Amino acid sequence: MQKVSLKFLAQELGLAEGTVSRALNGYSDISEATRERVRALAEKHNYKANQTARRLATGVAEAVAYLMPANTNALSEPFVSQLLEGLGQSLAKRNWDLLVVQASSTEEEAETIAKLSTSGRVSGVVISRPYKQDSRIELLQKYKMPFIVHGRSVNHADYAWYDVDSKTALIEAVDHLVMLGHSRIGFVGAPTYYHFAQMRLDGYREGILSNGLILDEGLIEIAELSDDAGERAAKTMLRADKPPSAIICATDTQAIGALAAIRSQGLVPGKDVSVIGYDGLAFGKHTNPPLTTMAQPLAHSGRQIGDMLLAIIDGEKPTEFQELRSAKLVRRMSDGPCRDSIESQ
Amino acid sequence: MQKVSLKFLAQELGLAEGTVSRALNGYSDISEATRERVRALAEKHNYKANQTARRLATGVAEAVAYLMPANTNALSEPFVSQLLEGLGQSLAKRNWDLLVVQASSTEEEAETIAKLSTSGRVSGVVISRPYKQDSRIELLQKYKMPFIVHGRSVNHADYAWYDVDSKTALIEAVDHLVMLGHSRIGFVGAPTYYHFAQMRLDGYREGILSNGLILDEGLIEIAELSDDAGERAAKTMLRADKPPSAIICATDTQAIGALAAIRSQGLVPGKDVSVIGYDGLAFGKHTNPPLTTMAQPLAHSGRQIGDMLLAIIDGEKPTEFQELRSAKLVRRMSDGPCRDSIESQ
DNA sequence: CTTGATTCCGAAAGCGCTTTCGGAATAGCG
DNA sequence: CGCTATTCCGAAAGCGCTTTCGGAATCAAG
Repeated sequence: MQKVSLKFLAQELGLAEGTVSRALNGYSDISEATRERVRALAEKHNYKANQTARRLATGVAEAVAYLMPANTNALSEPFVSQLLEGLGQSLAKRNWDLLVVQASSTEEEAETIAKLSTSGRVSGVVISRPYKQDSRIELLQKYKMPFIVHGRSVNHADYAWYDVDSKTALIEAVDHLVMLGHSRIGFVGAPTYYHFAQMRLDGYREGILSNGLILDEGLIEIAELSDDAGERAAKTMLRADKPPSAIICATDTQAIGALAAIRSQGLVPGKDVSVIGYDGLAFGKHTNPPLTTMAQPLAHSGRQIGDMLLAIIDGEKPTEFQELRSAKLVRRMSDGPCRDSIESQ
Repeated sequence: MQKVSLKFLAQELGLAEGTVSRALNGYSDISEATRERVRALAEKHNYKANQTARRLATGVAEAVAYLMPANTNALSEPFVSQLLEGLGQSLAKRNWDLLVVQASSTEEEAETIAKLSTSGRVSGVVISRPYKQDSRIELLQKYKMPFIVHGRSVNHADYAWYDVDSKTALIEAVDHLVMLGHSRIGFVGAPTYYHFAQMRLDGYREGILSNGLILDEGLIEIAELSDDAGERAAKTMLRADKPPSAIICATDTQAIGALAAIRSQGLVPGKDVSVIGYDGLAFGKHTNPPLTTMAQPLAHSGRQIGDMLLAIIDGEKPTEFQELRSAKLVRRMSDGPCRDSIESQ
């Protein structure tokens, strides 16, 4: 399988293995002449250093792992591929490997992290969607494994993260709806063990309050991260005595469900009831109606995160890499002026 | 970083390194007593063998790579994550790694494959969306690297693949539309350097012919794999002298675009013009209207492919692993009886 | 020419693990 | 009780690469 080795090249050239290695790796104690000779032969035989041996010798894994979120669902997965793509691009610059690992439960995740850390196969890790208290983060810290969190946990002072300011984004969403005349604004949230879910809920509440609206806890429903769950949540909200005229959802996936819920009540989303999602997923353009959403800057986040991780592995302080981006309102067709306020005039 | 090594355990136990290694790896020439002693200490210190060293010593990479499709687009990416998830599950059984690698051009892809093969960091590869003539396949064969193709190329006799019978699926789609009374059925295809695209086009033609319809090449548009491209293609088709009453698209992504095109003409998809997509993507449930589609059995394909690859790496003949699945028509709301045929009665 | 500084390369020691081989200790057998 | 067959473990040789160290050869300077 592995035919052309350093030894082979060395014999062929009448040089020592170490010399060939140094020539190829740009050491300065090799004459330009022999360096060229070595390069030529290596090129000719299409020599590529055996990564495994190189890693063992240098002690650096030259690989990082992405921990796939456990209960991922088909609709929100574009974000995984996007992230992977960016990460890969970043790592490719050094010719490092990108591993994807998954774990279906919290215990498995702990086990996985332990294995990754002690088996020395990666030099860094990135995790997504942290919980408010995230044991993965603690583990990673304990093992002194460089890592980046895509998101944040409650105590995010002493590690590196890349996050979007969900709280502010939700305030903006509320503001926008208020500007459109809405005063009864519902919120379909996500399970609050996710930190992002808590942030979005907080933002919702703050937005309501800062606009002088009354905070009706009956207008808040917590649902799982699926379209069906979003639909159920929106439905119960809509069936209440005083239903909302607008609903903000913690994720686009849930928002799509909400759209369906509204239609199933014989109402028109965007007309009778406004909906604003969160994520900016591409297929939001094609829902019925197209979904207005708080869009995250997904585009280059993967690359960004990769670069951050590399820097930390190189020894820079993790706390220097805490990047907070902001979401932008992307208006499509699911938001509109409040019907009730028009009628009541 | 890597604190507890085999050497450490050996010293601690008063045994030789080799003995400890054999004890841990289940060699039969170790007494049950010492095996237990070793296991206990390893457990206590949370020992995990250094993967890199193990790989170097055994000569097996214990990893496989997934080659990400180059020009992937945001909408169709759920399929990447799905595949990755299944692959990961399959590999996890052996504690192998899953690498994802990408290349943006054909040359880069060749380079990547060469590097993967000669640097010995993976024992197998899976590639997606092959072209009719796919140089990646030839390269992989040349390097004797075990691989699975997710899809097929034209000459698919002598390697392992996992594919869905697109041709038959398209015939079924045509049959279905004919049954609904349609006789002018358009086809938005994909670039035919993709083998799947050619198959779907062939299936379309065969379906048209076998139903005794006239094959109007003006009803065929080839478009890129994006929603926008699908929309443009559908639009030009709709603006023709005798527009189709139904459109089949080679991918769901394009079909979504077609839906938009139809609406933009003031027509109602599913009523005025039927649309059938291909893929069975989850978000098809939420388009306007929900998309009828030929659904691929994506669910466990990743795991299936992983198992196949593992078997081949174990030495089984690649040609024994050629699996052809079939797609199923999933009716949602974008197909319906032909309006024209009703009017003309 | 001698001497000290450079330039360039060979030799060798690992990296942490696996695996083969041989031999000491024990067991089984007549 | 002697002899062969087992059982169990230590020793050592790698896997293919990197990297340090020292020394031969070349150079410049006195």
